[in-house]
Parts: sequence; C-alpha cells; structure tokens
Amino acid sequence: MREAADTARLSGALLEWYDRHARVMPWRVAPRDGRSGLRADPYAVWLSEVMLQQTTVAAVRPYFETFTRRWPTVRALAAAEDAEVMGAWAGLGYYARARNLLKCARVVTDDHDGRFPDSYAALLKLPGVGPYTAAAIAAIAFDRPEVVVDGNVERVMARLHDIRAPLPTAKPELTALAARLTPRKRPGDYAQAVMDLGATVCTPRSPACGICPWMQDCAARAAGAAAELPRKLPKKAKPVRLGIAYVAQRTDGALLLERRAARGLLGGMLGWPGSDWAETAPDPAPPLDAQWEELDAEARHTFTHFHLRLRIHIATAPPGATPSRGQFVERTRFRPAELPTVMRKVFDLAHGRLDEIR
DNA sequence: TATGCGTGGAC
DNA sequence: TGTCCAAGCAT
Repeated sequence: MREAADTARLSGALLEWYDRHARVMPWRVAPRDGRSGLRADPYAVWLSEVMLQQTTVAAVRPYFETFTRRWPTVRALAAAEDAEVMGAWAGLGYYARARNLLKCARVVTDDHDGRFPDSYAALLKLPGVGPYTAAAIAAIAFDRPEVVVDGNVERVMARLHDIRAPLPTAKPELTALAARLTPRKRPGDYAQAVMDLGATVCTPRSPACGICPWMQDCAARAAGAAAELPRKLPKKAKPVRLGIAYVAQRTDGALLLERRAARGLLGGMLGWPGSDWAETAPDPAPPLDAQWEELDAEARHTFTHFHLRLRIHIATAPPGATPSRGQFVERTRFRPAELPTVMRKVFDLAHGRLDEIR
C-alpha cells in the first residue's frame, strides 16, 4: 500500500505530463488548470465515449465529426430516424452501440429534459452506458472524482504495481489500485491522462518506458516485465462459418436489400438477403426466381468470434419480380457506406459483374 | 461468470 | 498471410 503523499505525487506528475502532452481531439476541451471553468459538452463526451468503446481514436474521429454535424444536440439525435443513425454508424462496428445510442438519446430527451444526468449512478441507468462510460462522463463532463477504468487503465495499473494475475481475474484488484490513485482535483483530466498514457506511452507492445512520467515508480519496469503485462487468459480459436449472399439487381439498377433483425449480429443493419452462417455448407434459397450466377470470388470477413466465407450469388431480377425477402432500393438512394463492412465487401465484389449481366 | 458482439491497423 | 489489439456493454 502506497502512502497518501506518494499517490498525490503520482497523480500530480501525471497531470503535469498531461498538461504538456494531451492530444487534441474534437470532443475534448484543453486541459484545465482548475480555474478556467471550461467543461466539455456532456453530449459530446457521451457520444465520443460510446464510439470509443473497444474502438481506436483514429477510427472514431470521422464518425464523431459526422454525427455532431448532422445531430448537434442530444435532442436532434433523439429525433433522427433509426435507419439514418444505423447508416451513419455503418463501418464502426458493434452495432448494438448505435441502437443503444438512440435509445439513450430518447431517454435523455424524454425523461431528463434533454440534459444528461450528472451522477455516476444516474448515468449508469442509461442504455449503453456501463461502469466505464458512466464514470468517464461523470469525471470528464461533470468534474466528479469517479474511478475510470478502461483497458488502458488496467494495463497501466498492472504494470505500475507488477500485477501478475491474468485478466479478467485481476480486474477487481486493478480497479482498487486505480481508485487509490484517483485525485479529488481535476478528475476528468486525470482520467484522460491515464488513458492517454496507456495509448501513447504505456502501450500494449513496446512500451516507451524511457519517457514515462511514472518510470521511477513502475514495479513492472523494475522487474523487467512491463511489456509482458497485463497477462490475459488464452482466447478461443475462431471457427470458420460459411454462407451465401444474394445480390439481385433490377434492370433499372435497383438493388435488393434487407434490414436485418433488430438483435444479434449486425442487428438493425442493412444487408443482402442470404443464408444463415454456419460451419456446414448452406442450402441455396434465393430470395426471388431468376437466373442466379455464382461468382468465383468469395467475401472473407472476420468477426469477433468467427471467420466468415461468404459465397456470392448474383442475378438480374426479371421485370415485376416480387422478392420473398427484402425490398428493392433505387440505385440513386443506395449508399454502400451505409452497409456494415462485410456487406460492403460483397457489393464491391459483385457490382462490376452485376452491371455486365444487366 | 461467460459469451456474443465489428472493425481496421500494427506487426 | 494470421494474430492481437482498442476509451465495454448486455444478457
């Protein structure tokens, strides 16, 4: 157990480092000196934190810009159509976040008069807001001294204290260690400072210990073990699943698309009608009667827990054809960017040949 | 507590 | 090429 004076020195040293090295991000205000009174917009903090769940800053940046331009306030977002928001989220992944984002915007608008609650407990009740996000919003937007623990903080704590127990077993211990270090002053800056440290210095591979403000205090560095921590339980192998995607184009260029079920994989997103995805070869079941042609190429895509190989069948839909699934979307209204990545891969492989046979 | 849930970049 | 990884949450 560290002395209180020691923890104050550590958090102080990190805040000094952050004052000099904080990265510029569109959802941030400049580091505070405790007097400026500047606070980040809770809507921007919430939106960015949800986008940043398991997602890199580089990937989030353009999406954040798009969302705040189209929907500058939580009320504006709450009033958006579901399909608009899902389309705007396409490509960012973990689509349950987008579904919960809309739910949350509507709860804040309808039940909280358009203002985000300012306490950890109230934030935690919101859809899509878990322990990390609730603490982050409370600290960053409302200056509350909450303990913010994400993957960066876990890694930094595991190294600082040389914790050899693997994740996720070690998470409670790492959270307790993070709690001891969290200062009462500038909690939002402190939270962002630890995460920035983890993202730029105390990185998963090849940590830059030589420039770390906590170099002298790091137990793992002293033991020569920094790069090996945190340990993690081994992961399961990903099985390969097989499927068929059907891309039908009408002679006027309209494409047959289908809104996926609201829950589960790619829930609520637009896609091509197709078979289930399973480890055994699927039986063909095209969504309309036509002269189907199977492409030589297949779309390969890796999800969180399986690899997918998607065979692609294409056809020109006969005039007046009525599909058993999905609906035709005018070509001028079709935006490949509104498809999840695996479906966009299918389109990229299909569209040249599609126009040849039309 | 364990599992399902995306994507793109780094190595 | 394959593997690992990132500012987690819901069930």
